[in-house]
Amino acid sequence: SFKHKVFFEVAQQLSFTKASQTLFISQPAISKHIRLLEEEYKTSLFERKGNSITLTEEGAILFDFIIRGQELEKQLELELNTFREPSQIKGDLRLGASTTVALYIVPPVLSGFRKKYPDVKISLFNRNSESVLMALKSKEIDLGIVEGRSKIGQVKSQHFLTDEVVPVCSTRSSLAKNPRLDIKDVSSVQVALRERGSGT
DNA sequence: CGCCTTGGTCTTGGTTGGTC
DNA sequence: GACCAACCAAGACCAAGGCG
Repeated sequence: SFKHKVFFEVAQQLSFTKASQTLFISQPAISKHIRLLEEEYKTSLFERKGNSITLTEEGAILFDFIIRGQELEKQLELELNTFREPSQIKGDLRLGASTTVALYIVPPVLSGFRKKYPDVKISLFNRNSESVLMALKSKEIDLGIVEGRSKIGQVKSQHFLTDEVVPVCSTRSSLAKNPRLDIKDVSSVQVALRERGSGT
């Protein structure tokens, strides 16, 4: 129900006021919905301490059940989609992509995908490989495209395509004279790398 | 007789203004 | 920043009446 939607928003933001702003209703309306829910379940859902609020144990349980409910709803949508033509398929796809992938791989893939599935809403989460994997684990995204092999469990992965990483250096560098370099030759010099967590 | 239409009531989801 | 009181509007529900 809408009351649950309000509760979910407040629990996420941990603020009545912020929830009222994201839901585009007034703050008293938020209070009212939460109070009605608390009366309905005969328990308090938030701990009000002065200026801030926290979830009570009961509130945390409700929050968890709402998330499970949302997952069920999503499964239902998926299940029903198997009966539909691609052009009729509806849903949300939250796609994560690492920096390089988002820049070079995703655009043509997405444009083809949108042609085939016009009613699927796509949101793109764009961070480095490690953050994308974390987002996948915490279910912020449904699918991630990253570089390298994932070392994290609980994630199913599949080879998508092969890319090549090429080191470059100044022509004045001593390395430039050597036609065949070993990884050991590089370890002794200063190298510009991507940040920690980058697949590259 | 079965099928609308109508009018009243209840519920739900809102608001404003003021208080703690 | 949260809550309360008073009030408003839309929609659901339901009983009663009109009509082919």
